[in-house]
Amino acid sequence: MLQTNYIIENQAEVIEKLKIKNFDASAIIPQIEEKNNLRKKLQGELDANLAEANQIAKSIGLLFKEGKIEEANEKKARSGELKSLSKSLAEQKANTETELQELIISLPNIPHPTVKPGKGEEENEILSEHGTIPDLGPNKLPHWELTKKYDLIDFELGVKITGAGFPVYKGKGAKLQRALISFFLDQAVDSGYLEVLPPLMVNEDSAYGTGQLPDKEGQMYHMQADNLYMIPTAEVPVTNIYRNVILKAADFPVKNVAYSACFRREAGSYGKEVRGLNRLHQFDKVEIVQVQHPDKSYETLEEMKAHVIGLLEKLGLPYRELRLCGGDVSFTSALTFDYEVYSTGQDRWLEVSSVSNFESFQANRLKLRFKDENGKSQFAHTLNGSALALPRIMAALIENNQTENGIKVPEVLQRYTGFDIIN
RNA sequence: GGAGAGGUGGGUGAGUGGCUGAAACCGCAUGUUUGCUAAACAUGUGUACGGGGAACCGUACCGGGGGUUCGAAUCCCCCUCUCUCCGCCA
Repeated sequence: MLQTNYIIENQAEVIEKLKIKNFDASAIIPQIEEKNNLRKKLQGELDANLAEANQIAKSIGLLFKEGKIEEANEKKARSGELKSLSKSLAEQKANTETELQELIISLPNIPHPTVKPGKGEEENEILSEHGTIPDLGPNKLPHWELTKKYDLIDFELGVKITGAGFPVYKGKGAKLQRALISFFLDQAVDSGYLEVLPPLMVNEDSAYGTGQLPDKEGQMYHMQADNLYMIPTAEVPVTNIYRNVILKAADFPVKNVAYSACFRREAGSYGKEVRGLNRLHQFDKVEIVQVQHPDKSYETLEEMKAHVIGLLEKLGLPYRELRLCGGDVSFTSALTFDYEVYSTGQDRWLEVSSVSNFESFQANRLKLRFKDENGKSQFAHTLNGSALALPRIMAALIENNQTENGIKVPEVLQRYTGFDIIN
């Protein structure tokens, strides 16, 4: 969430910038100022009340000690008044704070100046394209045919065991999956990331901390008996490592990489979007997360982009880089770059990574701070990116590398798979 | 799942109703001394909100929430987490 003082001091600017995200804040922001003023006023009154009550209590103590029982009893009356007054003030203050909080969390993050307006996906800017799309001739197959042909992934079996969107990887398919995970983790560790293996379920506080709650509640699987949520991405548990943490400036940059299974309900998805590996309820992903000093977070964003590009290059996949437009940048992000690989069997681009700078938007919710040079605590910046999401990489790899004799395994993966062809 | 014990500041740990935002020790920071390091000594060392140009002042916070009381870290209730024993178990 945005910082209250910033919103109030820069009202016109905030309204203007949020328009790029197609968000009209013109009605909300004056309300925020109003509620905030009310909050301050109530707190002032409450504090004065409590201060008086504290003083009275102290003097009563002294009077008792001196044996002046009557005087003490007289003072108790005033104390009682103050108490009921404080109670009502405290209630009003709590209500006001809740209302203020609701208003503030309804505002999305302010987009970076380079983010262009746009309605949605179709208006994202394609910044560059790399690699060559292989010409596979007329007999090329989409990955769902290939996985069947070579018995790599059994979608129907997953349906039997769990339901649609929970595939079963088998044999060389399972091995290739594991190879990709290891490859991605090793690459990140080589780039200075600390590997973490986080819990796959999180509590309510964590889901709130990264912004899944309250807005995206329907997107997560919820374990009602224990009030836990299956993670939609490792970002949730990993970023929550830093919830309520005050770092030292010397701790920057904090770099974590995590492999995890991810669970998404994907209510409302249908058709070719969900065919095969394109969209699953459970999938694997390697996620990179950084916490950085506000002055350096955009340098870090570049570093993370370069890391993702490095992976795509090493895998030899044709890819393109997009800067998301205002309509497609997520609620919490200031600037996001997407990476798509070309899935030759389907003749379409598939998103495999999304790299974002959240600036202090997540940190504010998380209360993730650091001590600056002056000993003041301020919010850190958080960033994350997929490096990479497995299923679509798997889809593109097996489609693009299909030959008459089988599917060729990229060289960088062979030391992990132990085989160089699937046939 | 059953029984018991316990959650105090960065750490250890005192504190059973007022003088406790909290002893002491450790750590950390700054300063003095010392040729350097170390040691010793001195001072300082939580977070949030509000007020003030600032020094500073007020309020809240001793796992979380509620209650008793003029007054709660301290008493009562609920929740939660940790530890020990038993049960079950990868």
